[in-house]
Order: sequence, then C-alpha cells, then structure tokens
Amino acid sequence: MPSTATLPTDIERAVRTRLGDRAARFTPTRRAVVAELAAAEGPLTPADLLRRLGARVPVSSLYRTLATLDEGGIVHRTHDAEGITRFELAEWLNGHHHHLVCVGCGEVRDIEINGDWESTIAALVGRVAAASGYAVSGHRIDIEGTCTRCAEN
Amino acid sequence: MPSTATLPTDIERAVRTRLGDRAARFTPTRRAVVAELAAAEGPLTPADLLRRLGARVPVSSLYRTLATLDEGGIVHRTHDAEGITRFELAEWLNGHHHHLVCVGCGEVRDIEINGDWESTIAALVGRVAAASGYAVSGHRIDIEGTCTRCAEN
DNA sequence: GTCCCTTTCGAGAACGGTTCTCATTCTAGT
DNA sequence: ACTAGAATGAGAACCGTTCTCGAAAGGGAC
Repeated sequence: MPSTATLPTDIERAVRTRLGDRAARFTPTRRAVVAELAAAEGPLTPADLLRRLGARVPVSSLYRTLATLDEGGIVHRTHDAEGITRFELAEWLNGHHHHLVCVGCGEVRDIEINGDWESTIAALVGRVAAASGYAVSGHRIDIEGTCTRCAEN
Repeated sequence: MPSTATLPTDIERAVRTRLGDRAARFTPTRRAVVAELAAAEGPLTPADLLRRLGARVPVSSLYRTLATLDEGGIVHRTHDAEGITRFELAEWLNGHHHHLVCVGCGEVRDIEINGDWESTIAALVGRVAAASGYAVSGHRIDIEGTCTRCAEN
C-alpha cells in the first residue's frame, strides 16, 4: 500500500468512476500511482515512479498498472528526448497544457498558456492540418530550453 | 554502396563540408542515409531506413552512421508516439518545420507554417519560457490527427 | 605503386527499458 | 465461507539500440 502523495478528492472520484465503468478496481497501487502523477509537476518516467513509491511496487506491477490506467484513459503516455516513456494524468483530469523541456537534465515541466494564445494556436493547428487532409484530434507543444539549475553550470 | 534516392547538390556540399570539418569521410553509406532522409516526407526510423536501403546496410553500421551524423549536427533525433527513434535532417539543412502525426498508423509528416504564424509562436514561446526562468533554445509542435488513409477505415 | 596510419565497417554479443507468462493472492458478490 | 474474476510478484522473454573487436578501406608520404 504505497502512498507518498495525497490524492485530491475530485480526481479520486473521477478515476474511481472511470475504472468502475471498466470493471476495474481502484487498488492501493493504482491509487498511489495516480496520486504521484497528480502531485508531480510534469510527466514521470516509470523509474521516477518507482523511486517515489519507494520501490515497494515491483517493476512488472508498475508497468501493468500504468498500462491499465492508460487503457482506461486516465493517464497519457509521452516520450522524452531520450525516448523513455513518461506518464501524466490525461487532459480531462489535468487540464490542457504544454511542456517545458530542459535540454540539459531532461526534466519536463508542465506549463499552461493563456487562453487567448491557446485558441489562436488551436485555430492555426486546425487550419494547417485541414490543408493536409488530416482530421485533427489534438496538438502538443514542447518548448526546449535550459532550466535555471542547469544554466548555473 | 546503397542508394535509392538522389541527393540534392546543395545538401551534398553542405554535408560534405561539415563532415570534413570533423575529419570524417562522406562514405557511400553516409551519403545514402542522408539521401534517404532528404527524400523523405518526414522523420524516419532506423527500420524505415533499413527497408529503404534494401537491408544492404547492417544494423550496427546504420546506427553508427546515424550517431556520427547526429554528432556532426547533420541529422536530428526525435521519438514518435511509440517511443522509437526517428531521424530527420537538421533544421539548417531541412528548414524549420513541425510535424503532423497520425494517431492511427503513426506516420509522421513534415509541415511548414506560414512565417507570420511562426513568429507569433516564437514570441509566445519566448514569453512563456522566460516566465519560468528557462533559456529557450527551440520549440516543437506536433499536431495529432488521423491521416486520410486511416480515416477511410 | 606500396606502406602506414587512421577511419570505417560487419558480425555478433551485450544492454536496458518494457512486456509477457504463470502461478499465487486478493476482492466482491453470493 | 465459497467462488469466479481481477490483481499481483517474480522472473523470463523481447526488441530496439549500443558496444566490442577484428577485418577492410581510404588517403597521404615516399
């Protein structure tokens, strides 16, 4: 029963419902993983999660848990610059946001963009994609730079 | 000496010079890889390249070639939704562009955005990142959608 | 051309993150 | 309690990628 972070009740309820719809249980491990993701400032790697959960969770269970949550649309899977998988709560739980990526240490941090800009971007994205015949379902912006910590070296 | 695609002379010259600066040769395999990347409509996986080069290039050589070209700043390494590596010519050879990603088949295609939009985005990106203390070095936009081929199913 | 030095190459082993297998344990509903 | 389905833990298997090492090739000096 690992749990380092506390889980906001609204997310708790939403996830429990979503899992219930799929005849899946909201087990302690799943809850702990969701809690860590909810508390994180950006998407986490499985290794990050193992560290934060105190390695009480076996590797295979963690991956399976993440796969289950992914299939249930609760988490979203991305990949960082090194190609390793990172998980974050899905947009309907976490809100629409983008990523700031440090080219030095690889840290990924969530950022939100003011709504006006966001709708400008959405319009642009729709237009561009339509010209190529794609049916747009979303977009993702990664801003690359050097974080303050890495800049000091 | 695999070569399926022809290499534009301007790229040819630029790459040859860049390699020469690093005391590296522009061997047939390297040329063939660059030619394939130059001819592609989007970033390619090592597997894509092996296929296009007719498997005349051994896996280890391909990866080494790509690493060499990467170190020389000739190609750029990204990762697709499945986490596998994709290579494309670096921006100074290929121009600044973004990616259209098909959520169905995983295909990645280059798209260019009109210059006004691009500078709007650059301004936004700079502003947002500065607020977080990051020193911005670039940005990347992936537009997710369904390609026409996948939409037909 | 031939020698030498360095770079490149090919084949296969090694690696590391992720997934799979399977036997065991848990849980909810009866 | 009993049982069927779900979840778990340990380890093997997988697969994309990197490393190792001996052989081959390129380029300059003579």
